[in-house]
Amino acid sequence: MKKIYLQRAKSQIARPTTIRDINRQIVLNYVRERAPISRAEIARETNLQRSSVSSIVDSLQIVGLIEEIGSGKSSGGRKPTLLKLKTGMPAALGIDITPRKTTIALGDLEGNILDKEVLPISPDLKFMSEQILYGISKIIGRNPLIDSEMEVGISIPGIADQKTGESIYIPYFHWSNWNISNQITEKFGFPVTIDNDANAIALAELWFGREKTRKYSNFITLLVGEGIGTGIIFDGQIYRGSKGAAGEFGHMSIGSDGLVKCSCGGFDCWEAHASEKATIARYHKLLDTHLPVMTGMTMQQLIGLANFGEENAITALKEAALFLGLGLSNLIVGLSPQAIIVSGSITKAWKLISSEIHTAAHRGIRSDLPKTVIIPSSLGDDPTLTGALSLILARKFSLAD
Amino acid sequence: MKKIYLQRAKSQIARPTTIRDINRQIVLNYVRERAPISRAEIARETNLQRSSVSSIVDSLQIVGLIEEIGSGKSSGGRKPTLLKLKTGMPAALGIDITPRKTTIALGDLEGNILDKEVLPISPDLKFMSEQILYGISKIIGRNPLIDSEMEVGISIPGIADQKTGESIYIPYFHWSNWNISNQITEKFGFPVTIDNDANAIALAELWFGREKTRKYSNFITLLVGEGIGTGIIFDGQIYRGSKGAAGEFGHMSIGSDGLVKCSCGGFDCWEAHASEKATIARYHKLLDTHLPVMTGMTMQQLIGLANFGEENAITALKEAALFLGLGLSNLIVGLSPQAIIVSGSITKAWKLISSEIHTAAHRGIRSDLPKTVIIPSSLGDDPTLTGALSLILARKFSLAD
DNA sequence: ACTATGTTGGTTCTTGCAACAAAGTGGGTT
DNA sequence: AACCCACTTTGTTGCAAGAACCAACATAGT
Repeated sequence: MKKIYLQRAKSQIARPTTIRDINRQIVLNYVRERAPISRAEIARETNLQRSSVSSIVDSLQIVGLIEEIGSGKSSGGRKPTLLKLKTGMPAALGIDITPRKTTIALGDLEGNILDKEVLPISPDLKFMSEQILYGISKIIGRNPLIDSEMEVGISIPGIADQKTGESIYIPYFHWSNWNISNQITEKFGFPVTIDNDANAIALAELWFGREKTRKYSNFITLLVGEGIGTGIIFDGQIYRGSKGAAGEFGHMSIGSDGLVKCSCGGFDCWEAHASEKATIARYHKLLDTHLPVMTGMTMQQLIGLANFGEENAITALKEAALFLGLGLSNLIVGLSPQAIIVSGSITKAWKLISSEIHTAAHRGIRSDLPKTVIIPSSLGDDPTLTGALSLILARKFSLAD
Repeated sequence: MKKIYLQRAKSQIARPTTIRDINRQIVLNYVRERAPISRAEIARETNLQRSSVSSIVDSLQIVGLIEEIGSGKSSGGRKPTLLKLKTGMPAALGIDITPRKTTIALGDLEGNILDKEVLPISPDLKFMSEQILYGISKIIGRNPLIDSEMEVGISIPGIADQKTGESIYIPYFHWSNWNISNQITEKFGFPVTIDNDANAIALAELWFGREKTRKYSNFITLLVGEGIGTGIIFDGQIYRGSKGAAGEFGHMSIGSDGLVKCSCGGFDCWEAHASEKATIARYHKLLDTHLPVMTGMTMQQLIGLANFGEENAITALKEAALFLGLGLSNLIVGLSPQAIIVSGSITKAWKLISSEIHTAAHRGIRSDLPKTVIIPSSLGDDPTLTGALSLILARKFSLAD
């Protein structure tokens, strides 16, 4: 059995309608995860009465969250009416800001992309804001079904303040205190939820990841990019810590001197050992010093070389993988998650690094303890875009704020 | 606003009585935290109707959880009837197993100790089991008010399996697979909850710690003893991770070679740098090598020396404190708790080590982030005993699990 | 004839609401 | 100083409303 209610003083009280709120979410999630499914089966599995399920299903149909899709096969009686999530309708706007590009996408309840605008990145913050606002209006123009109920989720590669909606700091661009959320709300009236990319990915994995992942209630997402970010899911909920500052395990000290200076200034952070920047530095260090250093090398290029068999590139990746694993081992002993899900370009070299990561990650972990699964993300090429949408969509399936 | 309900599929559904269950806990916690308090004030603060509060209060009085204690002062109208937790009645049995002694205590709802048996420790497991069973029967004999509803909480300095009730491994004694819980349940019929000492302390701090601590919903307890254990409170609930294996941050790698071999065999664990064992090893290393090594030295003795001004002892403690802080800094960047609460003998040298811990713990943490408070426990001499009781008492105030 | 699905109508639980009884305070008047 | 009366605050009572439960029934199959 799972924990259901968190209760300490000063919590919200339960009203007569609270019962319905709770059961409605439960039914909605059954439809989501088990579609196509009939009212009767939901009743059987939840122990709700068939009549209660019917009543709840009616209300969900009215608000357009689910729909009937004909009948299923009889098992010796009346044929069941099958239900599924209503797809193809605009349900959320996601804005995914990365060091390479900015993507604005319109998604439906299942996270499918209905429409999309890709914008180039400029270091000019004001220009970026204008571009984003213009991109949104283009999408609105093309999709008349978008109404005033629409909400926007923003994923940024940096620190966000969920309460004010401000993007506090984005290291890659050195952007500080960018208040894009307010600009969107002012122009379009849509509420905005902003969060950092690792958290967004965690939510995306929880709600839209591979089937097995969605069943985990405790896992950690690891995003390896310029820096290292982690997203933490505890008891099926994202954990943000005090003031939303949790997940910055990238600045965890794992000893010995790192190869590059971490964005926080230190040399002993996990980031300094295992981020993309550190991996590229490892490669340069390995190269014959007579060769000219290749400036502006990207992780994609490095992985490309490694996949073609370039020894130095392979070694650099494997070294970084060992440190990735070492950091993960700390998370595993301390938090004992069911899984760790890795995102970032590095997953494209998964075959090369998988065994190094696993070996290092399970360093010194008692063998009788449950082994934590370490797998690459299944979210495809734009995990942070799905993440941005998830910031909004997750709330539709969950009561927890 | 706080998160209240965790909701994902397969959760327990809400029944008509669920509403009462939730509100009853809320009212109970108001009485607990704000006693003496009147029905009317609870109604005002929770936004429940006075009639609903009255009805709930009646039911809480019937089961003996709260009681009336006369009237308060009028503020221009009828005098309020004041309520408080019913104390002085047996509410839980706690068994606290430490490397030094075993304590069995009978506690009331407020965690006050009503009766107590202290047993010496023997490495003979069978003898220990018999002693504990005998100790319980002595307490039962002296307290006729103990009925069949009684429950037992056990705190152990090792790994526990909450589901089977088994003490899987206690490093200090090398005890494996000790099934004390079953023996208690078989002999007395009481349900038993077992957990490791750091988790027990975390619960104790959450429910019976200083007022400020009880208001935190995200904090970490650190127990420095033979090893290092951590207890994690997220969103006002204890986090146990997959199979209850969370909190073993003692085996987190913090680099450079430790002074002693950790119980897991490694030399780079946090434990190997900062546990009591490591601290004593530091002291021996500092001593003039011509002096005979003092075998069997305890942490109490070391702290005693330090408090009397012995330079080597002070240095050893300060060195250990730096490593304690370094490990804490990893928890702080990654989990951003509101507070870290330290238990163990080392707190008796708090004045000596406080600044070292703080400096190291806030290494490289961005100054604009909320500072995590690091404080010694306020639970007194037997924090793990309160912890053992809390394993049972916490459930009476919380619906979760 | 039997079975599974979905709906309908009445019962129960609990909260919300409004009126009321209980038990005060305090000001003005005698 | 004693008294009366208006006003407040607390706690209780009776009734309406929301939602789940239960049982019976219609529906649509094997």
